[in-house]
Amino acid sequence: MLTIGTLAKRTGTKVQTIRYYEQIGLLPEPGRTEGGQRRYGDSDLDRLAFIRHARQLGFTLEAIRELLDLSDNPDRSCADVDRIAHRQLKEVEVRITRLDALRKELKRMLGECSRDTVADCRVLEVLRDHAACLTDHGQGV
Amino acid sequence: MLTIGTLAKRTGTKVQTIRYYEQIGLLPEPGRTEGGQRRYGDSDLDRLAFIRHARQLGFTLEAIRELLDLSDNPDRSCADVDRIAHRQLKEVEVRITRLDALRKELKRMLGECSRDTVADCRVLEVLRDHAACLTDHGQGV
DNA sequence: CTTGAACCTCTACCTACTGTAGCTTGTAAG
DNA sequence: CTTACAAGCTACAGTAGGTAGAGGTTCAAG
Ligand SMILES: [Zn+2]
Ligand SMILES: [Zn+2]
Ligand SMILES: [Zn+2]
Ligand SMILES: [Zn+2]
Repeated sequence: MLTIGTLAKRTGTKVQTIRYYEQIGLLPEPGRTEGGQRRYGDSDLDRLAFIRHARQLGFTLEAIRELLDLSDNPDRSCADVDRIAHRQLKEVEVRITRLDALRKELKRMLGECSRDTVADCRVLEVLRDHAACLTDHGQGV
Repeated sequence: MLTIGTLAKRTGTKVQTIRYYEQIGLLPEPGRTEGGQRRYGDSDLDRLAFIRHARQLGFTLEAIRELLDLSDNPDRSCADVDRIAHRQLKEVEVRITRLDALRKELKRMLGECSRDTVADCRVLEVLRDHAACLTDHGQGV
């Protein structure tokens, strides 16, 4: 039986985060001591490790919830699992594409600045006028 | 004189977002009609366009606040402006590096899956155990 | 003068946590 | 057995950067 602090250390999670996962139903309510403190078993450790690892790979908590549900049906086809992972891959690729456009534009405007006064700063000029941009950075980041 | 709706349309911003920027002090409080409706001038249009463009390039609102302050002192050296832009470039590069590691790992685990049952799904196996990862995806995304 | 789109304020909500205040429990040493 | 204190508990607030809705008012065209 593990205390919440031990579970936190073993999984590299903050104690509050564990309680938060319980609150949103991502971790089951654990047993309690007489005094009301949480006590965890190995299955909780596995589940939390899964969640943290999936988070590190960028999955949202909603996606993780789906993955955990699917993981409970070992006999089913893994098509849904792969679909979720594929969607995640696509999202990552989209973000990379967008960030790469930003990187290019930032590099370019920094390269063009002659490091003189604010009045002549090329960086500010570009920020003032998207027409001075070569990149098409649609919405958000 | 522009209404908030017109200003929103001209800059591709939501009306609520404009009021939000005012609330956090990023846009000055505009004049009002007798009835209390906001009316904007061209300087507001320029300032908001600047903010939105900088946001599209990934600058935080705090960075934008600094840039706007600097922009008000045309005679000063632009070193600070360039430092902010440079910091932004670095952050973008870090994020790209991290996302690229995620992309590789997601691609790899999807490539290794034999698309059979959930019990054998390689994607889930990797998620369960970071040792099965080739990538070192430290903290967060 | 009437209608209705656009405006107003205020509040709550989103993700994925993190931090704080004020109190209680568990455990090890003396 | 008592005491000290780390670690636990709940509840609430806050982060970035907005977005959505309720319920009420104003502006401008017809
Ligand atoms: Zn410059
Ligand atoms: Zn641009
Ligand atoms: Zn699979
Ligand atoms: Zn891993």
